[in-house]
Amino acid sequence: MAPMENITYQKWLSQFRKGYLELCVLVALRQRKSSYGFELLQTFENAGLEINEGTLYPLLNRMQKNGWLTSRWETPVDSGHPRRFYQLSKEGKTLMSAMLTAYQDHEHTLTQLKELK
Amino acid sequence: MAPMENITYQKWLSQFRKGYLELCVLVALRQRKSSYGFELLQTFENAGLEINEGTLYPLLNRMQKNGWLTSRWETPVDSGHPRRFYQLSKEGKTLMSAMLTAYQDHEHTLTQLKELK
DNA sequence: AATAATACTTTGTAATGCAAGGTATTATAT
DNA sequence: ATATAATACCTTGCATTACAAAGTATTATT
Repeated sequence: MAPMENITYQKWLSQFRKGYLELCVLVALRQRKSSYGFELLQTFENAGLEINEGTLYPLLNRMQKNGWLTSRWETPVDSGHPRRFYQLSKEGKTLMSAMLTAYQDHEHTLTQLKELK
Repeated sequence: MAPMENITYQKWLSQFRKGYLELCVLVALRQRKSSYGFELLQTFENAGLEINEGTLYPLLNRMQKNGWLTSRWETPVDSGHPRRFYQLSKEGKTLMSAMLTAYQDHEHTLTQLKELK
């Protein structure tokens, strides 16, 4: 059985991404200062994370609605399709720190479990 | 703002546990060979992971239904409340390996994102 | 003129963590 | 002897999110 082709594994993977994707967006925006959906999709893909458009765009909207991000429309200098650029808000930065801590806690828990006797 | 008290953070944390809890159960059962719900709750708590009863018991049922676990009822030797003991199935072991790989992939992706320029 | 690429949006479905409440048995304290 | 706590498991309903699929609009390429 090749796990990657297993439906049950794919479903689990979808669930496993919940919450994780928000953290990825926050970290990417911390590094980039500012970015937009399409660029983030490519950034994630380069980092080994392929996610669906229909996942990212609603995610960005939710995160803004929650006050973690701010956004503004911007048209490329020469011409080109307008882009919605997102930035971290103060709350977004605070939350990102908490999330990174939670991430480390999870790592720590898993390590503990692996060492169970 | 203390993140732990923030509702928006708590909600995120619930989402973040999705998928992760399955991996924890699989790893704990790999180490323990055999265990039951109530004991797993304590094991997780000792490992720094507090989860709700109403989360774990349905989770164990689902995992068995999916064929990842097998179970049998057992009553303590002296007397005591009967317990449903769970064990990893062959499929469960295979899937656990795939999940651990996915976990590492996520770690790797996050590291990449943290190093973005 | 047609196609591809860029860029974002919307809708419906499946899945899961959690709170809250419930059942039953055994052990402990009064 | 009685009440309480601890052990052990189960069920229901809710809120949330990843995804597939389909859609809109603009710009670039063939």
